[in-house]
Amino acid sequence: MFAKLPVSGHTDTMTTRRERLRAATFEEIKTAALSQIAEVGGSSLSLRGVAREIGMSPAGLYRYYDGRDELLTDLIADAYKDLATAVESAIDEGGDSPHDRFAAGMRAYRRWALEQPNRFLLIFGTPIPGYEAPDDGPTVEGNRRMGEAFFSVGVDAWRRGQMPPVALGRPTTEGERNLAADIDPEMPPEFIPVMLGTWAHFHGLVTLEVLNQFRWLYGDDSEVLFESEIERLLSGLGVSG
Amino acid sequence: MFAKLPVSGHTDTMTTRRERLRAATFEEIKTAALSQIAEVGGSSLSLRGVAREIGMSPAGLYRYYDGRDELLTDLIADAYKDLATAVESAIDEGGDSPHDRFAAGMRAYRRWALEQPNRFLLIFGTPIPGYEAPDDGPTVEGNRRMGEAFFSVGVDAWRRGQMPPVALGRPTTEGERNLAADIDPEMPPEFIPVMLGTWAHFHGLVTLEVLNQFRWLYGDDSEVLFESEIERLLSGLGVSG
DNA sequence: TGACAATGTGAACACCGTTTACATATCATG
DNA sequence: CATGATATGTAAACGGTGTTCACATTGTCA
Repeated sequence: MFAKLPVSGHTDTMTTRRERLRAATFEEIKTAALSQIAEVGGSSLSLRGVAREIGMSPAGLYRYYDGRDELLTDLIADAYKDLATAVESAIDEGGDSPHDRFAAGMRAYRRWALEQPNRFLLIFGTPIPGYEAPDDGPTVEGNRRMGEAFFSVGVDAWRRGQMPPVALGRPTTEGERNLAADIDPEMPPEFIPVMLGTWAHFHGLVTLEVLNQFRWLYGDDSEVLFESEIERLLSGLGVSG
Repeated sequence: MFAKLPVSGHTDTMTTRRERLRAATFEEIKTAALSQIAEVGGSSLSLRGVAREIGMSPAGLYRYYDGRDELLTDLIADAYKDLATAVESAIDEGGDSPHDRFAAGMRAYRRWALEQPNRFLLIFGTPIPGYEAPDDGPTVEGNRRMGEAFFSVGVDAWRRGQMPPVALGRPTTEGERNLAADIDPEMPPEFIPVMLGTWAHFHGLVTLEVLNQFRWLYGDDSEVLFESEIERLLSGLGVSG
């Protein structure tokens, strides 16, 4: 790269002018759509509204997206990736102990959800009618990344002997065993459902908080519930703080 | 009342002909709306579609509901009540031990959600844009009923000495103490957040299952995860089976 | 320079929720 | 029983939406 260029100057970055403009327009569309979603929620996202906001005719948007559903799909994928990175980096910088790293990840999950509730509901709320998650799509990809991040903390805790074995009370399924073997051949497969259950636990807390289902009891201060639940949930895992 | 009537015979039940027709039309509207919701989800419920289905002009619906939002509000209220009764009666008939009654309630919650996912998402999915839950409305009423049902099982377990005290790791809030005192003056207030957390736990499981977030690992058989989580969650409460 | 593809527009279509003016059926009352 | 009031339903219209189509314009590249 950094090729020599004629005096007229152009196309040094191997991207043609049109491609740059197109990329910029994509960004403009997405940011406009995101701001609209933050206000009115994903289900009321209006294509014509986006077109209006960026000063383009409604039909013009169809040069970029095949319709409203495809735009939403793109935004959903972005949201998944964004949440995953938020959780990943929070875990990375969460400290040394598994306890602290778990807690950091959960707090990042909650913070992300509360800071952009409509985007969170884009992922974990009612699915958009037209949207069907492809099995290899970026939504499962985001899920995989988040799962991996949490699982890795669990594995670490287990290696340190800080995560005692669990009595599952039933035989593990084949899927659980395969996944566990994928992560670490010696990892007890019982940890898989336990970690999934842990995710479900704080996900439920976050979901209900986003939907204001705790306000009647905690008002604007539902953080205390979340914090004490983190401790209870981690101590249930045997991961002491 | 029970006024004498001419031979022509009518209006014995104190309901006039118009009132009966009106009530019937209300039912017809609701069932049509429900069937439409089951197919396409609450967010795509169409007033004109309902009108078409029952053979009425769109404007005619406005003699029964002030608009789409009010119809949806009514259906949401019904769903809340319905879920609450399902959970209540499941707990009632769940057996003697707190363990079995808890489990029965949770299973009913899950079954109800999986059997009518769109209706469940009407309650716990992305809120309908125009809808704002009134603080004294039937949604909080439904929540209250469900909460009461579960709390009562917890209280019973505690009275039997089957629910050991919990170390919350923080002082209880005023709201928690008030609610606990309301339920039973001698009940330890720490049970409140623990029960709420328990609700969040299996609610998260159900939500993720409704959104198919477990299919990648469990396929169509995610019940095993739910069942083992019930046990883990109850044993975390100290309620043994 | 000219052909070609990419990009954007305006008008139209079908659908939606909602309001308005009007017709009809039911009711309560003289 | 007749009459006026009220409840119920309709047709037409308005502004909004997503989407398509024919057409103009612009950038790219041989």
